[in-house]
Amino acid sequence: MKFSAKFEYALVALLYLKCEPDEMPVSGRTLSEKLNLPYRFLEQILSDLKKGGIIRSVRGKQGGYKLSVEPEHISIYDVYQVTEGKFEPWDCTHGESADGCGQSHNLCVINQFYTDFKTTFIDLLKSYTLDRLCNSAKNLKNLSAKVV
Amino acid sequence: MKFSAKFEYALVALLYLKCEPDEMPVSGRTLSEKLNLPYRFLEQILSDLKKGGIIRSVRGKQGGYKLSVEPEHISIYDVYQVTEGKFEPWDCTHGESADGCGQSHNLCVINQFYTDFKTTFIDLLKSYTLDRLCNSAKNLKNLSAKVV
DNA sequence: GATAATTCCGATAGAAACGATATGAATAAT
DNA sequence: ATTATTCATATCGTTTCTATCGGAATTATC
Ligand code: FES
Ligand code: FES
Repeated sequence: MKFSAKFEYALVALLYLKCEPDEMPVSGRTLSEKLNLPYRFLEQILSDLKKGGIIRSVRGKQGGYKLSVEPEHISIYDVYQVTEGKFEPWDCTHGESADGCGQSHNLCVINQFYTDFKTTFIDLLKSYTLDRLCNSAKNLKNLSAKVV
Repeated sequence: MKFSAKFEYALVALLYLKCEPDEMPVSGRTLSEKLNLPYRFLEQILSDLKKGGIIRSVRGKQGGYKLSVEPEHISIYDVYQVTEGKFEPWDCTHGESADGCGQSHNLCVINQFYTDFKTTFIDLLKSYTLDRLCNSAKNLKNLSAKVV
């Protein structure tokens, strides 16, 4: 029960894109160097983010990536889904035989628990947006500025 | 981001124990057969549950396992912790170099997000108890009885 | 048109986690 | 003594995750 590195790298990359001026796209190479992430791996992630419609790309020299949506419309669940797929917290393997827990599948408490949990989990991730994360960042900076 | 089979098996086993009369302990073999779970694997899980203080065991012939606490005091997070360890949703690998996200570690938004998320996640799992799950089970049965 | 920087694509390698099995010792009821 | 059980530990096989590799397609710049 961990978030994958893919997910984390994607978040970090997106935050960087958000902080950059909107005109020039940022290349994968730059992202990789600035954020200290493995280049080829990051490429795959950027590809996923593109397929998911979160960023768009400019090919060829001087190309790179930019956000394709306003950051307030990018939820963390979007990022999750793109990097890790739909959230399915269980496989219910033993349930296929219909009496895994001594109950028929749709009467299974465990099944019900997972379903409940899934909903809450997704809603929670949806409640965070890229924008919200960035604002937290600003607050943190101001805070530390005052302290220092 | 999935619950492990260990966790699921543990839940199923605990629910079975809860449903059994309190006098006779239930053997691992019985649990394995009734619940259709791999015997040796289940043994390991029962061992974990014991170490975690959730069940207690009776050794030797006629031995087995019983709950060691009232089911209303066994939270799903207890079970989670015993089977999967403490919930730590991230490793923050790239943060060790102090400028992973271009920010110092304690100013890192991602870090903050994970911390927030972790708290909510744990509280959510704590809000479910074994007892609550069992009651859901009863409700489901009554419901289906009425329908049928 | 050549060159260099880039996205894009598919394959694969390496490592870690997970699920499960195997062997057998210790314990206790019968 | 026998049998059923918990307990301890090692190991195996599979899958999933992380990362690397080689190269094709695209485009700005010279
Ligand atoms: S049917 Fe899957 S947990 Fe019961
Ligand atoms: S330091 Fe770990 S995500 Fe920023």
